[in-house]
Amino acid sequence: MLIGELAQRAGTSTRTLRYYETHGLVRPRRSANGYRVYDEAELRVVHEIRALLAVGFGLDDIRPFVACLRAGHASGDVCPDSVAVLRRKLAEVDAYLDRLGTVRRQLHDQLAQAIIQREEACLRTRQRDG
Amino acid sequence: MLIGELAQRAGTSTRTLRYYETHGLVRPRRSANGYRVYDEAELRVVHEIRALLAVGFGLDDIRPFVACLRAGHASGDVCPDSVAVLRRKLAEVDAYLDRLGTVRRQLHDQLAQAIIQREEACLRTRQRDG
DNA sequence: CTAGACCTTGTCGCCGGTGTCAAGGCAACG
DNA sequence: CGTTGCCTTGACACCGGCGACAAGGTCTAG
Repeated sequence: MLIGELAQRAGTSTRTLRYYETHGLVRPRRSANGYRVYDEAELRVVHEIRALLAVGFGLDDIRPFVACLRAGHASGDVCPDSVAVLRRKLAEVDAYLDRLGTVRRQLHDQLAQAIIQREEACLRTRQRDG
Repeated sequence: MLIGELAQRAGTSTRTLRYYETHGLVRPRRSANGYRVYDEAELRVVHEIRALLAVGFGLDDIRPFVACLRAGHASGDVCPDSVAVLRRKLAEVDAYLDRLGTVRRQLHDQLAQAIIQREEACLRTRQRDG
């Protein structure tokens, strides 16, 4: 399988696949003419990469999962390094949820306060003019 | 007040103040020698900018708040444009909280599943090896 | 032989808010 | 007059995951 076919089958671009390769996530062989040649297993790998990216992982975080798949495991999640990353990411997400919740509360209060002030100003105007 | 003093008093850098200026958020006069001259009110403006940035607003979102302060209001929040931005941002945050909650659940499940599989594998190994 | 559809490497651009450095003008003090 | 310390504009660097383009090699069909 050449790079174009893999890209199409994985729903991504050749540029992206080459980018993954420079970051050590995908490892094609080379044919005599220098073309990248991928075997079927790489499709699985690319899907794993895309799924994790979609969840908010960075390429560096993803490396262990790919290694786990390459080691022959049915899921990229089961190896110790993958589990460690999952734990860390979960903690990061929790922390971010906290911050975002705080922000939400502040925005909500700020908005409520602004509206109250607008209403008061409106009332004062009516009292004065009417 | 020159740019260095404002930067120090606002707890930021001159570079940052000039950047805000290029984006229309801060408007110093110029002295005869071309130096930027800020009056006291700009300190307030810069604080508003920083507070909103800290909450996750972009510079473009902040413009209405600054305009509101400049229009003489005690708070940058009370003008219609500001309120509109606050509403939009609140909605954005809510949407992001949703997504992040989904991600959290997925990560949690993925992690739990991985750990289960590891335990099963461990048990099988023990059974086999005695 | 040629057109066209693949492939290769290399490089620049984006987004946003800043750090940082360069090269030069101005002010104040000794 | 020189040093110090402020100011000016301008421009590059960063991060991350690509998009987009250039200049060229390769393979196949007509």
